[in-house]
Amino acid sequence: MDAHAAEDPKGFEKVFAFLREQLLDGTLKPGDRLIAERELAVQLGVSRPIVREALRALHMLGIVEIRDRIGTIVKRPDISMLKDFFALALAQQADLIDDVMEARIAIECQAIRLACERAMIADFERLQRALVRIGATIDEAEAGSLADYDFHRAIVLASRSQTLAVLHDSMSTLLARSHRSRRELVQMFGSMKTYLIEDHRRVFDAIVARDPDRAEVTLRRHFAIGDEYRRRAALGDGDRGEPTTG
Amino acid sequence: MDAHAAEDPKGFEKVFAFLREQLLDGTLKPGDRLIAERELAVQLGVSRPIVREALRALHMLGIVEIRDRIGTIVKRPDISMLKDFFALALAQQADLIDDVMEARIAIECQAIRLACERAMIADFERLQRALVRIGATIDEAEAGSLADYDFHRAIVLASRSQTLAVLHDSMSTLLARSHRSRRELVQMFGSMKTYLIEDHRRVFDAIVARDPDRAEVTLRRHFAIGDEYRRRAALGDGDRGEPTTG
DNA sequence: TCATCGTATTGGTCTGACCAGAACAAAAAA
DNA sequence: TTTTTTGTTCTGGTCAGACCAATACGATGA
Repeated sequence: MDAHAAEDPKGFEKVFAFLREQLLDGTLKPGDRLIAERELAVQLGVSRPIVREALRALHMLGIVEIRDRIGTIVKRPDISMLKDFFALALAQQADLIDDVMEARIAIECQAIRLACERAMIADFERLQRALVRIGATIDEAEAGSLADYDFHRAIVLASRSQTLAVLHDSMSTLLARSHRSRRELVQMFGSMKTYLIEDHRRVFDAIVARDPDRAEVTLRRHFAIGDEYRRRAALGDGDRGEPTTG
Repeated sequence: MDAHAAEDPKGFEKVFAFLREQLLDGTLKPGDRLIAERELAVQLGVSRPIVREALRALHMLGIVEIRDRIGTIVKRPDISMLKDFFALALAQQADLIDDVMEARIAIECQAIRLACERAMIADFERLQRALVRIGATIDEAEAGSLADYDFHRAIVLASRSQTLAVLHDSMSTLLARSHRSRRELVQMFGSMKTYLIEDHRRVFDAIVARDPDRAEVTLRRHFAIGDEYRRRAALGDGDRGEPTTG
């Protein structure tokens, strides 16, 4: 069986194209279980490992869910796949920290605006809890860092935007380690404790007030001040009180 | 054989995690050629097909390039692979558009702020060119849409942020389709021509003035108005002049 | 020195096999 | 009849070993 009755595409590409076709034209819809690997292999005249490569590829794209001993089913595309992508992709850029931080600010500033419109009771509660924990863990680097993360995460979740949430989560993962080290600044600057607590409070208040403009401005200022602290730390300066944003 | 000396992840996950690790901590940098499939299989105690699945996965994520008979090399992440994802995702979940649009707005608003600080001559020129083309192609759906895209793209490029650029490009791809259709509104609303030209001009001016606040506000308003036009079109309304942002 | 040739190496693919759990239907028990 | 049990079958998950084709590179010959 030479069987190159089939034309151009070869191996993997053939299978992938075959499936993509059906996914694009609606032959395969979310919830559908597609034919078994073995049969697919036979139908397309390729080996099973090749079929599996294609299925794995679709899985990485979040298009398909491979359930052990059940089958491969089409699922509603989920951007959460971007998590792996961004984590890896952004890790390749040397000076990414600042770069990624800018993107994170972008995400959060948009999120907080949407949060002002869409936040529900549960969101306020989550923000409130995080706020309390920020105060309670102000002297602990690890727990404090986590509380801080949770607060910002809560903002994004309150935006009710899946895309923003995924992007934010991806970047947070990437920034996690620099966050931890940055968090040690708290030990250096006494005034930073006040800043951390008060500033988050102000952000929270703005959201509760459902004032997008104020919320965004406050959040931007929050980031700017944090950045200023970090800059000072880099210069080895001691504590000189709260920095002011230019 | 037993061989689960390590009971951690199994098969694919093991290989993928192994590579991801090295990619994240910098052991593997763009340009590096990673060990051959066969040896990788031996080292991790898995079969080659499994290794290939993992490599294919990384390839789908645009992290790695598999060169026939040469080897697998780490490349600078390329979002172009995400086009597959976007195409498929959109084909099955059209309601993603609004969600992604929000994220795009987030990116651009941050980008335009940075652009105000960092834009250089070349950036202004690119913006200028796009602006001219927007005016020149106002009656052409296809070319007009492209000019519009280029203008917004130019904003992001002027921010000099690679991360923002990558995110923006990813989402633009996804939105390209809806953009085109939305663009057909131009034929419907006479006033929209004015809006398209004037509004982009205002945005441009704000960047040239290097006024971040004004630039962001103008851009947000730009999106809001466009959204309003789209809403009207959905309602089948005729042209009633320029909409005002609430 | 330069051109040619081989061989080891690499990705690309195939075949056929085994495992373990899920599905489902037939058979046995209540 | 209803319930339980028991298989057989199907599925994905994995493996082993093999062949092909083209490349890289050193050895060989001109």
